[in-house]
Amino acid sequence: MTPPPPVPGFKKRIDTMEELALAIGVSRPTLSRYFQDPERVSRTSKERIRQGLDRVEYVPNFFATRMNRKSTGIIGVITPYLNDLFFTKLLEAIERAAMKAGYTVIAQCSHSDTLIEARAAETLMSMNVDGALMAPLGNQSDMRVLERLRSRLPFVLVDSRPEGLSDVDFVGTNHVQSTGLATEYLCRVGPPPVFLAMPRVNFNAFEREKAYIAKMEELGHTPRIIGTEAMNEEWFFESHGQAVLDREFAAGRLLEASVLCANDRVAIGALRAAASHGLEPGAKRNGGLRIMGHDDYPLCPFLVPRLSTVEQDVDSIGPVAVSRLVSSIHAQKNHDGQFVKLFDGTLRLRESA
Amino acid sequence: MTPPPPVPGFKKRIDTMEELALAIGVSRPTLSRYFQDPERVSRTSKERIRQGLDRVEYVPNFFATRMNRKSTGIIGVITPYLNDLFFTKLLEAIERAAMKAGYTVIAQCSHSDTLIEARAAETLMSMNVDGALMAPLGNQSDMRVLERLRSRLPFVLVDSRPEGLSDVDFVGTNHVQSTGLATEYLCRVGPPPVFLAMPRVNFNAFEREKAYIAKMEELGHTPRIIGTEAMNEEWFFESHGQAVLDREFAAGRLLEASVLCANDRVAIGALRAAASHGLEPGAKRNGGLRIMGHDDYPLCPFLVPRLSTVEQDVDSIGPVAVSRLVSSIHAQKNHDGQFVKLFDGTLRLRESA
DNA sequence: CTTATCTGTGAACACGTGTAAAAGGGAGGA
DNA sequence: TCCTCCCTTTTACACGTGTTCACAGATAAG
Repeated sequence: MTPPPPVPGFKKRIDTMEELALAIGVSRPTLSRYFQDPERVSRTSKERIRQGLDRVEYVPNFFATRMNRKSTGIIGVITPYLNDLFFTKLLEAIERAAMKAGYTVIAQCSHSDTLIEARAAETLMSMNVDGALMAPLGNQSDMRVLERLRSRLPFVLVDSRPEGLSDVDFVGTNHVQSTGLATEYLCRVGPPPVFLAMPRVNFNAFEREKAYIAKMEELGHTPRIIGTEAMNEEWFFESHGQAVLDREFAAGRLLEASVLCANDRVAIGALRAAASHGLEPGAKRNGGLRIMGHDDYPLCPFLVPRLSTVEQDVDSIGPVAVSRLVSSIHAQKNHDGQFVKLFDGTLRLRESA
Repeated sequence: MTPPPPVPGFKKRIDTMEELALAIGVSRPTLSRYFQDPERVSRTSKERIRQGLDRVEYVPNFFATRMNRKSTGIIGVITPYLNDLFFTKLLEAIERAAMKAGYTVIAQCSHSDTLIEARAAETLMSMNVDGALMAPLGNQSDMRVLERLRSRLPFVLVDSRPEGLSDVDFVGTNHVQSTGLATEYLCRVGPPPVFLAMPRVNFNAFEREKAYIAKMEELGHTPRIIGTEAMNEEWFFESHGQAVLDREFAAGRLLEASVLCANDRVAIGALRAAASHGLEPGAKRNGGLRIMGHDDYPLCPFLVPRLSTVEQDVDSIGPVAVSRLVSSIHAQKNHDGQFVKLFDGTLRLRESA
């Protein structure tokens, strides 16, 4: 039997490096070196391999390659939630930075479920990732899982930080500063703001509340927080904000107040409630309803009215977290001290306040 | 030297199954069987292993386990973009369905970059995933990459489907129906709608345009499409919608028109433009500006005004795609025919139209 | 009590690649 | 011509777990 004629565009599929070595005419270890760094083989071999790879289809086995390397070149990332543009923005920044640093990213999502978060951590550990980044669920998170990650591999927390955990690297926003900034601004341009809390899904919720209270007292005002009762502890931020303000407005309260929302998604609900009651936040320069958010959600500039907010510096938080993680990886032995970097927020003033 | 006393909560770390076997007192293959399915070992061994695992910390090596199994139990998912709640919703539905089916999901994001998409495909193939789901970038996608995936493993396209590719399974929305539905509705309640196109990043953009034209002609109206000129081919949908309508309104055009937007994000920009010109879409029942979207973006009910739209049945698309993929995986040999499932859209009427 | 049957076990091999150490090969100098 | 040195390639072993198959032990049937 004659072999079938070579079909243009159809390459012979080769499954193992061994076969490939046979087909090309170099030894397998030479191929192995070539795939890790083409410069590690001689000029002639390099050319020969390159031509050979043009004629066949071969994909190295990810598992086999990573199993024996001292370093897998993988960074694991655990995110609490997908349906939130803040986290997707953060994840994107992280992935870009990690790619630039030469790492493969394995992203896992907790889907706001403690067990899934724990399983994700387990998966990352079983993959021998070089390091892990994690934005935790919050008080729902199993602290033993975090502790386990921390003790096993280079580990950096992002966005939100549990209190009980000691000695964990953390990169996030300085909520005292950011929330303080917003509070101060609102005090300057109108009546002292009310704080519309968010479901207490993570520690940022508490931190922002505390920061608001501190700044208010510093300025000699009495803080007032709404939206804490009957909280569902779920991630339905918009409907939460809407429901709370709906109640207030319907009772004729807060019609001319300044409302500082714990985050932009809560604020979107707040804007909605205002519109439903015929109110135009921020429209009147002197007095009148003001609504402000926190995070600078990508949609803020397109809302009606445009939402004033405090921007979290996600484009710094992601890369810096990655950079710390990478240096932690290279340090081999556990890093000396705890690394904590808090980025300031920036006022984004638009129409709503 | 005496061994250190056992610290409560501190478990001895064991790295390989071999050591674990030694520590527990059963053979390694028995452990291997236990981890795959505890029922495959005798009752006595099961109990012994369970107690042993309580005393030590052991995580099986992901790579080693997957390398030798005939099936890796992994489903790969490639998504074009993260900062879009439509895709995150789809991804979440897919992950949930895959988890329920007992698969591990490895999600990769193209970050709207052809090369990254190709690399993601390469990664999935090198991991010997049992199957792959992909929402392609669109006309930017490298068709050879898709073709390669299709010929190598069970493969199902989701959301958007290239034309050139034959015989690929696909699960998505019936845009002829969904866009037709919106067009028809708008024709019924007001003047025949103008179609505000979206940047032509994928094939749905064309499909919806064509569907709009077809329905308009069927109803005896002349179609009119705006927003096609000077398209940046990028994913800045909101600013695109805003810019296009800004121009129109500023020139005094379309002030009382019905505008069907190619998707909700474009519509959000359109709503913003309307507000900037003092227009209230959908407010007047008889005549007046109407704006409608497509997809049912999670924020639609909270926008001002609440955005009327057509819902894509993401909660069916994701699971059905997974289910087809899984049956494809079990079928071993390539499936007989091409599987195409298109879900109808549902009208979500709110305030804007 | 013997024999047939079944069930769970473990020794041995397999998977596809990384890597250290040994072997090879060519150039340059004596 | 021979030797040495340096760079490249190859040989051989390692990685951690899946899987096969012969075997021992238990159980049931006669």
